[in-house]
Amino acid sequence: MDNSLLEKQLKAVADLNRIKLLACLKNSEVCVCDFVDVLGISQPAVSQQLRKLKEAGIITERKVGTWKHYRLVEEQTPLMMGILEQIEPMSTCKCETDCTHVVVQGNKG
Amino acid sequence: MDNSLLEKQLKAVADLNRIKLLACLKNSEVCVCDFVDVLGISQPAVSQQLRKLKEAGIITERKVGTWKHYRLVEEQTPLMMGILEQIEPMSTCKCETDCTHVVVQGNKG
DNA sequence: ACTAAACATAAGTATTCACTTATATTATAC
DNA sequence: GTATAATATAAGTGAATACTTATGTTTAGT
Repeated sequence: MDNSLLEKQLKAVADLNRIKLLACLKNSEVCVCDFVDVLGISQPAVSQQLRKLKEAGIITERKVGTWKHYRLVEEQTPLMMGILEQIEPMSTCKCETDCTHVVVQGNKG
Repeated sequence: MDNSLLEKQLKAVADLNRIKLLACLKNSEVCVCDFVDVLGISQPAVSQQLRKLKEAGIITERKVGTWKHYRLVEEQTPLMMGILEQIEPMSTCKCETDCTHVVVQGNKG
């Protein structure tokens, strides 16, 4: 892995709010509205953070009506696999209970 | 590993110049003057970057006369071990040839 | 078509960050 | 003790960053 690419991915995760996003995503798909609650920042702020993770190739999205579900991409780089392993999962994200829409599991290809 | 501690270490390595420092340090001990050459930034800038890595517990130092040799700490966190593995080593750092002082190997205990 | 909800984008702002130059510290050489 | 060399610290500056509020876009419901 090129060191510049490495920097890009490291920058993407070197932020506590984005680490929390990933901590939530370790469990399941989560939608934007949940993150607003968990992080205590505004909805646009969440959207911007999610975009950064997406641009780094770490997460991907799926549209469900007016909602947008985010999840980890299946194919992570070795770097990201190692980092994700070290992130403590957060169960505070509860897409199932807060939103009225159902989380579809089985995004494994 | 606590997510705040995780953030601290990730922030410490999420910078191309500091990645290059680590890339050099994968090979051997390196002194400040070498880094100035390799990074093409001023000596104070190098010192400041090295301090960040030191404060994150990633590198340590050793005084040799007026020089200061930096090296990776032996006990890295699992996180850092994974990251260091992904950093491409740089042979551009040549403490042995540029400086007039000898690199002492065997910092393993 | 109109309204409301969920999210994205735009614009503005305060903070953080990484450099610079200038100066202080520490150790060697004379 | 004085000068020089290697490094650290201090102070200042421009760029990047992460939030805010305001507005645009898309979809669902009526």
